[in-house]
Amino acid sequence: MYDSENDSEPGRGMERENLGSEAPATVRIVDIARMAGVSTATVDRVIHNRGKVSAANLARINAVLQRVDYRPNLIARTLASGRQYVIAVVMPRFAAGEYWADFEAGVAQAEAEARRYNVTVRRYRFDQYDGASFEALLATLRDESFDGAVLATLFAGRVIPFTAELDARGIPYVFVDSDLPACNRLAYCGTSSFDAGAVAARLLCEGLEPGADLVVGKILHRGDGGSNQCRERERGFRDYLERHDFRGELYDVALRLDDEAYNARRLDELFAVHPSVAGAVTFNSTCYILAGYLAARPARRVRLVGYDVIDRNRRMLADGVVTALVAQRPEVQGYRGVMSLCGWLVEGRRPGTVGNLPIDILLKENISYYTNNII
Amino acid sequence: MYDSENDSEPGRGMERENLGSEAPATVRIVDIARMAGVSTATVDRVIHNRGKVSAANLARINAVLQRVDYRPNLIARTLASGRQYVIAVVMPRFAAGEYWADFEAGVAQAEAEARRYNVTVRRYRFDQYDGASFEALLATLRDESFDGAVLATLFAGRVIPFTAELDARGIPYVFVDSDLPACNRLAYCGTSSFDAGAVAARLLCEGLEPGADLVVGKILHRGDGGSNQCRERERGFRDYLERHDFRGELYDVALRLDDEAYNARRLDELFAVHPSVAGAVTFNSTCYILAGYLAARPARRVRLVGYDVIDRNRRMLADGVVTALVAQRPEVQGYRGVMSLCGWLVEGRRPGTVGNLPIDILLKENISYYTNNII
DNA sequence: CTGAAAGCGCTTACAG
DNA sequence: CTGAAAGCGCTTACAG
Repeated sequence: MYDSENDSEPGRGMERENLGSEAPATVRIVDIARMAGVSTATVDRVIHNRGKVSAANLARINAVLQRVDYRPNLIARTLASGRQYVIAVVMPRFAAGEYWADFEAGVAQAEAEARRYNVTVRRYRFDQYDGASFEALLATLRDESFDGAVLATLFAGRVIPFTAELDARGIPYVFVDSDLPACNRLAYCGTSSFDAGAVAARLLCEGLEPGADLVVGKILHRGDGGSNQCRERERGFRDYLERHDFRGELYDVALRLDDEAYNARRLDELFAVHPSVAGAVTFNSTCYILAGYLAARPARRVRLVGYDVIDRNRRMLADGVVTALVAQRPEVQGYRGVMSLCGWLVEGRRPGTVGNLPIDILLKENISYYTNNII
Repeated sequence: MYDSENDSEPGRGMERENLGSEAPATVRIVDIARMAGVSTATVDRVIHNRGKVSAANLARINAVLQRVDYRPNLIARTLASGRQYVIAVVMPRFAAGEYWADFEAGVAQAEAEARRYNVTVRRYRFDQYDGASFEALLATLRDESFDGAVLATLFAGRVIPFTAELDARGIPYVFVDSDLPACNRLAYCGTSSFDAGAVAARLLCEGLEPGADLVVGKILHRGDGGSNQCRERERGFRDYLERHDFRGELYDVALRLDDEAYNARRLDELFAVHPSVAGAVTFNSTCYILAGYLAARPARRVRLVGYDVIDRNRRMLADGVVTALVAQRPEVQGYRGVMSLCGWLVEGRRPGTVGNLPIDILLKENISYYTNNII
């Protein structure tokens, strides 16, 4: 029944025998078929649980599988199977130099690599400051067909019910930006937003008196209370302050994305009323707004900590206006979000559910090397 | 001559035509062969510059190649060609929990991934504190056959002449740990050691008076002046101090790897003679030695900065004994060192020559997430 | 339920 | 110099 021992194939077969003594010859489907006395098609059915195999053969094949440590050749599998996969990436729209452009770079790299496994990436974009635009996008997604999704979780309240629909459709999804542990996600690729808040607090407070006051710069959202990410960071930030007997005040200031004059007025007011402010923080990537204001008023000594290494922040850090940046490897989030789904779809390889990324700290001294995070 | 237009193949061929209007059908070698009126073998010869092709056919095939943007299917190529590659990784021996164990983890991951491209990894180890052991290893390597090498450059003076031999043998090599720009390396995967020295200086000095004195902990090497990496870091460190009007003194202290009593004596002496010492640094991964000493003497307030997130350092950072660690992603160095060589050998894809990695800063607040650097 | 056969795109002897 | 043919390991209709 097991005739592999004295089975002499021509040519190639002999080589295998010889190799056998040196390197452990890898076992192929034909080898298993021969050992079990069946055809390769039947082995394939068992390996993929496609059913339609007699109990006797199933037992025989499984027995062989048990003792041989079969490792499928994925290269051959991909080449042979014409199966195409589509991954939907649901993310904010962006302009060059903005935070999400870095995320997109990671998605693009993953897209290039996944191509060879017959995986296609499709992007779906929404306005990150407008919950309604996200809702509208979800409506579109209901009519689209795809095999997996990468979801940016900015609008947590709208993401959660949508994932229930995906669950029902049997479509796996991966979160990026911030985690929503209550959902049935295949994985989360991003930092712990809460602890990233604590890191910012530590960096900001390092050089401040315990009684110094702080300002928190914010960009208002339309119809929503800000992104999940920013809320979590602020919680972590405040938590750190409480645990380190901070005794100052925090003043929120609402700024606008592209209205320098407006922002200057608001900040002038604030500093006039509270001259005691010695530190500032923003919980999204727009600390360059505060930095621009402070750069023009060098007399005002304010420590400033923000998030994300986008060009405008990078410059302000290099110039010494920003004290420190906390970063979250957006390009890795994009790359890994797509690739983890790709590995799952193509190879059935389940990624770690929570792949918390490192929380990076950038100072003037190490900022110039902050690149190359993707392997 | 170009008969692809009205060429109607059965089955599969029709599908391609239909796809054509939707997705740009990828062009295969058979397509090119047909367009040029030759066989696939001849196209293959041209694509790989194997010669033995008539001038007329060469011209015809090149003409086709020009206009069709041929992208070889690497999956198929790997499957078809039995070509095996061996990559030699030349690195220090290590015990669990030591710095090079992390490097090894990256090598192992790359090994697992490269397997599918018929690439094998072979390790060659030396004693990182003994130049002679490295020299002996190089002698072994002269008789070994391999297709590419990853070289840890600790003993720069011995690496340099060896790379000349590799150049002569036509074997590509990649540096890790620290760069030697004078060599003809395919790539360098690691941090800028000099600037990593500056980062340590910044972190150490942040909370010190300009007049405070510092101690520099060192482990003596047998027969050599220390690793290239450590020397460069120290240069960068001292350079930073000079540029920031540091006015204290630096005292070297020679410590031993596994002799706590000895180390305590030397440090007791030093602090007795120089009670003004308020900061300490090590340029290799052994700052846990100094940390252990200081942890047992909490009255002595000394800021301590070191390198590399190995377990013992990690604990001392979490406990607040170490102020900050500067890290260099050893696992990424191992992974990328192997994979860049793999990409070059298998796909002819040239990596960026100097892939300087980010210089990471770890504090008590972000240390717990410092993992997951490899994608 | 089962197996022979064709095919994925490329490479490799081999015969001419 | 050239091309027909076999093969890499796996998958997929298809006929039974």
